Amino acid sequence: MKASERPKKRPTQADVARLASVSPAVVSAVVNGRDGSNGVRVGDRTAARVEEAIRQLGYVPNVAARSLARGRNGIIGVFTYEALFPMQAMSYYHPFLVGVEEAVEELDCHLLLFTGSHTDDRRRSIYKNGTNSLQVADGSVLIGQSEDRDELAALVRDGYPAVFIGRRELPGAEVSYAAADYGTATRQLVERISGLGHRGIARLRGGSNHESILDRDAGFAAARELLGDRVDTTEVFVPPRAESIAAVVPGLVEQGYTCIVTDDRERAGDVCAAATALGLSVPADLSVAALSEYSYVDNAVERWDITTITTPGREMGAAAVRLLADLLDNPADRSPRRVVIDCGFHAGATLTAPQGA
Amino acid sequence: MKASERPKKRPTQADVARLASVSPAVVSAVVNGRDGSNGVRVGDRTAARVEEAIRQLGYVPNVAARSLARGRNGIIGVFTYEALFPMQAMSYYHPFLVGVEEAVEELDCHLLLFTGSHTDDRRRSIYKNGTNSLQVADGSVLIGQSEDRDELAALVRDGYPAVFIGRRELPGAEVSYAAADYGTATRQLVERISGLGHRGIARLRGGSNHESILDRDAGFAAARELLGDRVDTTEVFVPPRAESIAAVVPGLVEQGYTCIVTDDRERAGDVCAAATALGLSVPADLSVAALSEYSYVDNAVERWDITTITTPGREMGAAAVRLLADLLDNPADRSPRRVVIDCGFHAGATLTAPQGA
DNA sequence: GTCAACAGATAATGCGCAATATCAAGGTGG
DNA sequence: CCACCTTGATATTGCGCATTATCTGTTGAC
Repeated sequence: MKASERPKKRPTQADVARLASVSPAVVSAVVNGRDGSNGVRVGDRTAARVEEAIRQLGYVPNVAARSLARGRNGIIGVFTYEALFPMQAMSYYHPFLVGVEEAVEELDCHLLLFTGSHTDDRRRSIYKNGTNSLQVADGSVLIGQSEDRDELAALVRDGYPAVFIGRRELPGAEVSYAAADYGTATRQLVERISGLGHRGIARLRGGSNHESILDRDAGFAAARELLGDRVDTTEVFVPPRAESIAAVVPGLVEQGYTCIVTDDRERAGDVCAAATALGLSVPADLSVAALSEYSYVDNAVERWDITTITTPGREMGAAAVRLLADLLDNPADRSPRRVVIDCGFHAGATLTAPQGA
Repeated sequence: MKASERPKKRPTQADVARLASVSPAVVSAVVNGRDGSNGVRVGDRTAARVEEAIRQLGYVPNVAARSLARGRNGIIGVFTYEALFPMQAMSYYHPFLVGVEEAVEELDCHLLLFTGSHTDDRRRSIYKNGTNSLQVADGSVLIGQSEDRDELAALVRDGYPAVFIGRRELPGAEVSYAAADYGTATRQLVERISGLGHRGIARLRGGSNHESILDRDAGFAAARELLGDRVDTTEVFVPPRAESIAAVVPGLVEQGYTCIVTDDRERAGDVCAAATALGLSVPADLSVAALSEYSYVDNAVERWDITTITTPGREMGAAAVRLLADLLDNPADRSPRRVVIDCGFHAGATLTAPQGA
């Protein structure tokens, strides 16, 4: 780079040192709190002189140099496989981001979004050109749905400080995460349904094997165990499409199931629609509840005020950042950090006691 | 840091060089495409050997070191004075962010959100402890409403590469920005209203002196000039509160104004409400249009489908980033970069021809 | 056969900072 | 009055990389 191209080099510690007539080490000490924790001690008078010089020059530490020298730079990353801000994605990511921003702000760190981490075919990827592009940040929070599990496993195995939002189990890697307690929430929901007097509860389950669904499986199983044969519970595997759902609802109703539980709010809406089509009214004739508030097509489902478990998104985001901070502050402890947070509940208007009760 | 704490040092170029029995410079050349653009040339055989060594060691470049050596770090910042992910979803910022993310992704850069830039009293500020905290990024896009103009002026004067979203005029500083052409949009809207047959058009103007409002002033003035005395146009200064607006609407109607134009959608809603209260129907008896789609209380206004100018938010965000990129790539050219983008128009349902026409 | 040109590599420097080792005084106790 | 500690500072090194200058052997031209 020619001198003419270099418009104005940012001032460095050396510049400050020169102006204040001290050694660079003193400047460094002043910048990073001169508590003498490092070998260098600085008197009050000199410190003041240095600070004045800093102010005068507008000196600001160079992050790259700093992180090279001490290995941290005060930047926390957020990685998602999809673009963060578009409308559809925003609705999903938003609650998490609120929590993440909140916690990161508290840590006095900055937040880095890995928009540049895509391979040549425009797909986002952690390993860009074979290099871990997340390295820019001290550590990262990982959010996402459509993910590349191999990449994630490699990331964690490499020892990169990462915390997932949502439970993840990866082969050969001890993952840290902030998850929602869908298991307990599911069990409690089923118990609540049973407590209302329902004696036939059917769960429609999609084909996903995501951890969050497995958690609900476990919760449902726990509820069945608890309720024993006092309540007839069943699980039906149904593709997550309106037609498929409409196809199974009549049979379930006929068999005496008075409450149908679905994986998410959208499917619950499908059930409501199917029930309505049968001339049944919800919740008078059939109760409906969802195990997730998430809905892909946002407003289509709004006319039903579905009873549903809610995800503590903000809390999860904040918790993930705090776990990450712990991970960074105590690198000696290599154990995964995990937090499981209670879900919320939206009472809604699709669950009541069954007609007979 | 004790050896026990250092979990696993990552392999460096030096390690690779040793394993492949070459000099570090060769490794560097191989890693960054050995097109000989730098002085170092590497033969095919050695290159293959080096690549094998890289693979074997799982070498990954250290970003900090790299950006220290090259002087840029591929990070573009976004600074806002308020939290970016506020609880009330889909904030003011959202459309801009969509565009910013899009353009940044195209540049292959990362996006940094300055969450850590707050002073001790928790207010966000560019100059934290008197030093420009934006320096972390190569350059930044600035979005915001409640801003500290002195800070902004200082920032630009310091030569920090920054691009505003929205027009800004700062004392003593040549500001780069990506703005919306509210002036033209306003003129065209008034012409359209006149074209529909309205002969009395009143504009309710709040007290703001923000550039975006001044642009609308200019547009309205241009329209008045154009229309001459064929149309009775007037401007009424009214505090942006529902009561104040309700107080002036009856008089305007009585004076024969058949269309009322407001600064934003929310105020337009207030006008609609006031008109309805008078027993008038919108738009049959009174047309209403807004010069900005923005609305503070989001859903309260939704029952009126207000005719309004729309802000090309996504385009502005993307344009701002591209201007910034130009600023960074051509630091020699110190002139401000500016782009003005056409507004959109939402036809809505509150504007028709006046009854008499 | 001599010199130039070039391919293919190495050596060395610096980016900006933190940390470590080192050093000069002034103060205290014996 | 000398050994010793404390305070307040400096000199130096190295983090991992890109880059520049430098060096060596091999061709090719004349």
